[in-house]
Amino acid sequence: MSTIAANRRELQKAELRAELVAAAHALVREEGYEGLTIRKLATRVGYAPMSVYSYFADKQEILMALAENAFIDLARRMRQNRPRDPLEAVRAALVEYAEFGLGNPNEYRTVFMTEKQKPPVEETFAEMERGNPAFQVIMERVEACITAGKLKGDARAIATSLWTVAHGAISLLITFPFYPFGDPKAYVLRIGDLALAGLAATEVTPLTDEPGNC
Amino acid sequence: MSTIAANRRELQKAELRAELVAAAHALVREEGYEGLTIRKLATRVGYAPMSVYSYFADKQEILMALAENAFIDLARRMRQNRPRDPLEAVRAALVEYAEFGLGNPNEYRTVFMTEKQKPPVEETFAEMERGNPAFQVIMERVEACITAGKLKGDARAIATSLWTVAHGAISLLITFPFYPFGDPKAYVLRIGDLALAGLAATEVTPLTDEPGNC
DNA sequence: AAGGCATACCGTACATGTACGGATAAAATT
DNA sequence: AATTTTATCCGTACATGTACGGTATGCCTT
Repeated sequence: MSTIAANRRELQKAELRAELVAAAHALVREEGYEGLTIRKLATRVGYAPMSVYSYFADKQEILMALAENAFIDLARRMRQNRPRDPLEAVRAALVEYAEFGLGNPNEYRTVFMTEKQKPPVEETFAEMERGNPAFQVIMERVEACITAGKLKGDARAIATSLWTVAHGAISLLITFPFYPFGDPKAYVLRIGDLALAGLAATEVTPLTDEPGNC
Repeated sequence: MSTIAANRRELQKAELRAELVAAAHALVREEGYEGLTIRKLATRVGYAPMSVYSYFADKQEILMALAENAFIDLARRMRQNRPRDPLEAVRAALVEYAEFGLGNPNEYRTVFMTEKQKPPVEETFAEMERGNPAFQVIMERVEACITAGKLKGDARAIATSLWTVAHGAISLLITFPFYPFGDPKAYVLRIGDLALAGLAATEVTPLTDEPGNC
């Protein structure tokens, strides 16, 4: 098999896939998240419904592609707002993260609140970080805090902890919009500060590499 | 309308509803969570598929009924394991909560990780607490900590914070089973202790009653 | 250039949740 | 007792995700 032809093939395929994602994005903007159906999407790009499955394994993969784009935007926005003080930089990242999750509940839900059925270990690991470049930003700022002596311990463990508690707040705010958490953004920040207070008190040990066996 | 007859009516209806829930439970046990379909359920109790909708607004309501039963069990188990030390009692509750969530991901997901479309404010509030009697247990134990002087501030706010961070850990463990969080139970406890460290450091102010406006 | 082959696309079909309207029986009202 | 209202149950139908197998078009090997 000619490698050049194969590459051209794959490029073409990637282009068509991108076109599908763009069409899906347009559909969502025009008709809302539940307005995105395989049939409508196929019609829009002039395909038969089943042809969509040449580019995506299932609908979830389409939603994931949309969400990844949104998260890339988030990471960009996060980097644009970086206070001088290292701790404030972390807090600002959390607030930005919260604003995003609360403002894009559908995307947030598809990335963080829906079942992943992929067994490949590495893939899910990488997929999480690729689908969540915001995590990188948080970790960078945690590292800055460590260098500045404001936090002590393993950067990844600290960032994961912050991500975990922020996610807890955001996902509950999304799931129970009428529960009296108070102002949503303020609640996320309150939980983040709580974690930061706890983190400042101790040297955080690394997480073991052993994956979960639940 | 005769009240007596109406009550008898409602009782009968509740019985049939309970029968449907039991059948649903059996179906799940026999064929797994995705084996529960309206048609199979209807067939099992000798109804036509659409008749199920006389007892449940939609499938989600059936899943919710199943999950509520599971959560009642959880609350019972939590109360059976109560260490003397108030802080240890809180930690034990969190561990039990974690074990439950990781062991019953489907039920956990339907209660805490799926969209609620009910607009009635009070209902969603109450529904959360009814569907989550475990929260009551956590709050009782937090109150004990406050009386014992181990924690300071508003009990509900503290309990909500603990619930939030534990939920963050559990839901991420469910969603990313291959991410290296380490031992799942240990991770939940680590996050819980983190929050407890932060909570011990400050007097926690109550949450405002204003519901979220995201 | 000829033949084999992978790939992209499609038609059909099925399981599922559920909307809609109807029919029948029970209860309430007169 | 007759009539009206209500509740229960159902048949049909539709939109949706997707499994399965087929077809044809371009590429690679020889």
